Amino acid sequence: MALTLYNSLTRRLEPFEPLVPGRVGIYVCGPTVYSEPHLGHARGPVVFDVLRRWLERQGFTVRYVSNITDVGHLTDDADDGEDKLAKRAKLERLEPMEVAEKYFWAYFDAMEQLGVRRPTIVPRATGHVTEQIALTEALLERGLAYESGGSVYFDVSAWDAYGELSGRDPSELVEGTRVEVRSDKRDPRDFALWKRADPEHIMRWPSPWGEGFPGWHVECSVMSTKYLGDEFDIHGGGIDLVFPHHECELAQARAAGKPFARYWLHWNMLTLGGEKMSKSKGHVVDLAPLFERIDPMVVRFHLLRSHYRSLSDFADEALQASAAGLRRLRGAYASWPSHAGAGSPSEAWSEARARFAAAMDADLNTPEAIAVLFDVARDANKARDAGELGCAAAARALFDELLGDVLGIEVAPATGDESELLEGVVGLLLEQREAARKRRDFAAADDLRERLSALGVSVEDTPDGPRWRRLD
RNA sequence: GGCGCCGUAGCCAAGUGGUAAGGCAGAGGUCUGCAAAACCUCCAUGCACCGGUUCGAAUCCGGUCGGCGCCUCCA
Repeated sequence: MALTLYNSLTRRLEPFEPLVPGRVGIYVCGPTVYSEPHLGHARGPVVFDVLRRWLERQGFTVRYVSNITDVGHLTDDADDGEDKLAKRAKLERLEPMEVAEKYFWAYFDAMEQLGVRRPTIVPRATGHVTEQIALTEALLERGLAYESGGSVYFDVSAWDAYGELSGRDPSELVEGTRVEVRSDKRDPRDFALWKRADPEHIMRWPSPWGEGFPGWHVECSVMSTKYLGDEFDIHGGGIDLVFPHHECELAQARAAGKPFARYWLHWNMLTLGGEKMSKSKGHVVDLAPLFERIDPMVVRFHLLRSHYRSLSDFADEALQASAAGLRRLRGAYASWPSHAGAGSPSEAWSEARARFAAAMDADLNTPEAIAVLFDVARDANKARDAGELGCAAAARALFDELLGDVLGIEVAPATGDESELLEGVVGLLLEQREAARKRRDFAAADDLRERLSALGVSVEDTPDGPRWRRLD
């Protein structure tokens, strides 16, 4: 049983073997922190959080590095357009670093609600300008970059492997590239390693080529190798970053003599009504307002109910279906005894455990893994009804492990924070209702149940007496 | 124009050669005072369409139609 991952670089499924036995280095491209975190930001972190948990469970020590881009790169192509951070700063009347800081925390707050564990290292681009300059110098020394008008560009024509990741033919890239209005580039395919700062540009650093700021792609080449080594295991990112971002990262790093990432993993986009969520189309769902009406754990669950390399649709109907499904899993879990009692057969769910593992090992097939959990829920409910409490208790432990620890879904929703007052009042009403039922005054009993329901409290009668919960 | 992906039940969504997972919704049933929950049964002779390869194809090949992505910032 071994983990197999789809490697974008080779376009094949490959058995995963870390460079150093027992250790795994992962680098994931994080967001540019210049605006509110949205749904699109959630998929990668959730998927990689699960990958990390799965690897750690196999006994690997994982160093998980995910950066934050806090240098504003250009809204347009490399030689024109505005700095996104600076633009936002102007709009909000803030220092660019205040903008970065504000959205940095907004992003991590949202990730925390999604149950995404903090990366082991969160490097920021602005903290690694020295290293970015060093890489640029190394490329100049090797003759694979050139200075022009205070900026430094990577010379794509000098690097034959360019295009290896995205499968593009460099010679055909020229035609597709837009005509540069005013550019210091020798070739439109070339990309900036260092940009000269115009006088009004706020974020700027001194360099051998004058004041400027680093190009977008350099930061990732530098920060990944700084913390994970010149060669490391896994590099992840959204599929929309394959070209040009990752292509350029790879070219730069290898051109500088670093073997770089061995496995490239790319998650697919999210859609809304079949269309990619896109900022430019005003077609995004911000996380903060979404979490007001949907449990973040439902969002996480829904994300994991589709394979990370497939498109995932977030139409409300689909999200509600996930909510109902998770409610069922949680309800089942809550109904199982937490103590084994008369010995719980530890091998009770060994087949389910094996199926779950096989699904996870198959390029992180979380939808299939979740399907196994639904099967377990049904079988364990049956065991519970048959009085096989040890078996049901074992299922509870299994859920703690697989749904909770591996998939990172809180199995028991936060119910412990009901106020004593609410507990007391509902309890009192239920006593009245029980009394009514005893004297067979069902009209009164039903009235109480209906009115509680209208207030958001559902009541269910069980052999052990009434059970209530808040409706969501 | 170049490169690439996708089209599986009302909806979401696995499955990449061996005879269609799972979830939601829906129908019937058991249980219940009635419900709810739970459980049982049913719900795609067919995986956009047309050809081909094969003993066998949702899965491979060719074509057609439809949707989408990247090639510019994007997760």
